[in-house]
Amino acid sequence: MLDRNVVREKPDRVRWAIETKGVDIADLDAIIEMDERWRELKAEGDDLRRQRNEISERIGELKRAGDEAEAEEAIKQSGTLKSQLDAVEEEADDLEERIRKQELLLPNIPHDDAPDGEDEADNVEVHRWGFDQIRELPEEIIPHYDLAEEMELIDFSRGAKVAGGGFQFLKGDGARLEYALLMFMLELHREEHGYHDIFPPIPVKSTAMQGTGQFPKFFVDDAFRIGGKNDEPYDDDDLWLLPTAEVPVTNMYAGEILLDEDLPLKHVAFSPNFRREAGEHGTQTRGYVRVHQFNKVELVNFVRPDESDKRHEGLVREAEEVLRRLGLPYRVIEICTGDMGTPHHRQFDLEVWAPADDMPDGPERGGRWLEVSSASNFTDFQARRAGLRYRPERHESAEYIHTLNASGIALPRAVVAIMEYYQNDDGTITIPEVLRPYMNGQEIIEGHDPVGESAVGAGRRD
RNA sequence: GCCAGGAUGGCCGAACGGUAAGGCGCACGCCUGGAAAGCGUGUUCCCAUACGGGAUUCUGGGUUCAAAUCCCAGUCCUGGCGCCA
Repeated sequence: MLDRNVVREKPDRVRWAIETKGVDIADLDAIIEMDERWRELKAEGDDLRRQRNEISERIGELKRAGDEAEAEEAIKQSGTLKSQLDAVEEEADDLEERIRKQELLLPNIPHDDAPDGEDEADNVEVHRWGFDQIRELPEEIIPHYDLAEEMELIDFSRGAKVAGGGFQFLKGDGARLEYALLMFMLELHREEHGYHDIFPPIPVKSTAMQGTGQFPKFFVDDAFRIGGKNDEPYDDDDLWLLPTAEVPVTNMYAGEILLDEDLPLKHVAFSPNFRREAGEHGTQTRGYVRVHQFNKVELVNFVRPDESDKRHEGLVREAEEVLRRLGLPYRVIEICTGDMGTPHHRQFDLEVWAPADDMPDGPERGGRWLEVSSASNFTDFQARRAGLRYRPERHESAEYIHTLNASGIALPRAVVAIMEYYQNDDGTITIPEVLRPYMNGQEIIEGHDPVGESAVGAGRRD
C-alpha cells in the first residue's frame, strides 16, 4: 500500500507506476476523487460531532442541576444533530471503505535506478559467475527428469498417482540431496550471515496474503485454498497453503511496533511452498522445475527505511553465496519496471545454469537459465498493509519499516542444476563438496534399483 | 470440546453509565560544579497551511441524550476438566 500522502501529492508518479507495471485494475482518478470528497465529509462530520459533544456535556450538567425541562430541550437538539451526523458519517465510512479497497490495488513505485522496460526482454544482466572454469561435462548431458527417474531419485509418475500432476516423490539419495541442501543453506545463513531461524505455520489467513501483497487479486488464482474453491468469495480468516514463507514470516509481527534496537531483523525460514501454476505445462516446465509443492529457504529482512537500499545489495550477495559454495555457475539480472511484481520497488533475480536442455533464452554455450532466487525490496509497501512499524526513538511516534526478502534458495531447481552440472560420463552425479558433510561424507550419487513389477518392464529382467 | 475468568497507551494498572486516575519507561527543560534525586512539560491516530477539531479502552453490532462501564456475537489469552499424537 502507498502512503496516502504520496497519492495526494505525487499522483503522476503513481500513475506512471500503474502504467509501467500494467496494473489495469487500479483506478487512480477514482481514488483521488473519493479522497477529496471524503476529506470534505470528514471536516463536516467532525464539526457536527463537536456540537453534539458540547450539548451532551450540557445535558449532564443540567441533569445534575435538576433542570429537567432544559435537559429535555437539549436532548431533542442532540437527536437532530445525531441524525445529521449519521448521514454524513455513513457516506464518509462508505467512501473510506471504497478508497481502502482501491488502494490495495495500487502498485509500489519502482526505484529510480530500476531499468525502464516493458517485459522480461528488457531485464538487464548484472553479472555472471562461474563460467570461467567450468567442470568437465559429459558429451551428452541427460536432462534431470530422465536421469532422476532412471536413477530412482525422483518419482514423478507415482507422485501424480497419489497427489496429482506437479507433485513428486523424492527417493533415497534424491531425498537426501534435498535434505543436505536444506541443512547447508540454513547453516550458511545462520552461522555466517547472522540469520535467526524460523519454521512458520504452513496455512496462512487471507489477511496475511493481503499483508504481503498476494491478495486481493494478484495471486488468488495460483493459491491453494484450504476448503472452498478459488473462484468463490473468501473471508479474512479463511486459510490458504503458503505460496512462500515470505507470507507467514513477513506477517509475523503484523500490527506490532518493533524497537529501534530490534533492527535490522534477519529471519531465515524453511517451508514447503504451494502454487497451482495454472496452465503451465510443456517442455519449459517439465520435471522438477515448476511443481505445485516445493521446498525453499527464504530470507526475510526488516530494516529501518533509510537502510533498505544497502540491505538489498547485501541480500543479493547472501543468496549468491549459496550458489558459489555449491560451485554452480549463475547470473544475476535486474528486473525492469514492467516485469517486476506489484509490491516491488526493486528486484534482482538469480538464475542458475542447467546445461542439459538448450532453450531459446539460454546462454550461448547451451543449456538454460533457471530462476532460483528473487531478491526484492518492497520499501514500506508491505509494512503499510501488514502494519509493521518501529519506534526510532522511545519518545517518537512509530514509523513503517521496510521489508525485503530473497530466496536463499529454492531447492528443486538447485537439485536440477546439480544433477545436470555435476553429471559424470558414467551417468553418476558428483555431490558438491559443501554438501558432503550433510550426506555422511558420500561423494557420488549412483542411483538405486527400481522397485516393483514396473522394473521388469523397464528392461531390468534377469 | 466443556466450564470459568480476562483483553485499557511502549509497559504496568485504576475507573464499572456523565465523557479515560496513577505509576514505569523514554525525550526535552529547570535545578546541579557534574551526576543522581527532585520539579515541570511532552510521549496513539485522522482532518486542518494554521488556530483548532474529531476519533480511540480487542473486533463488530445493540440499548441510551450519553458506553471502557450494560446487552448480543466473534477473535485471542489464562486457568480447570475432558480428549489426544
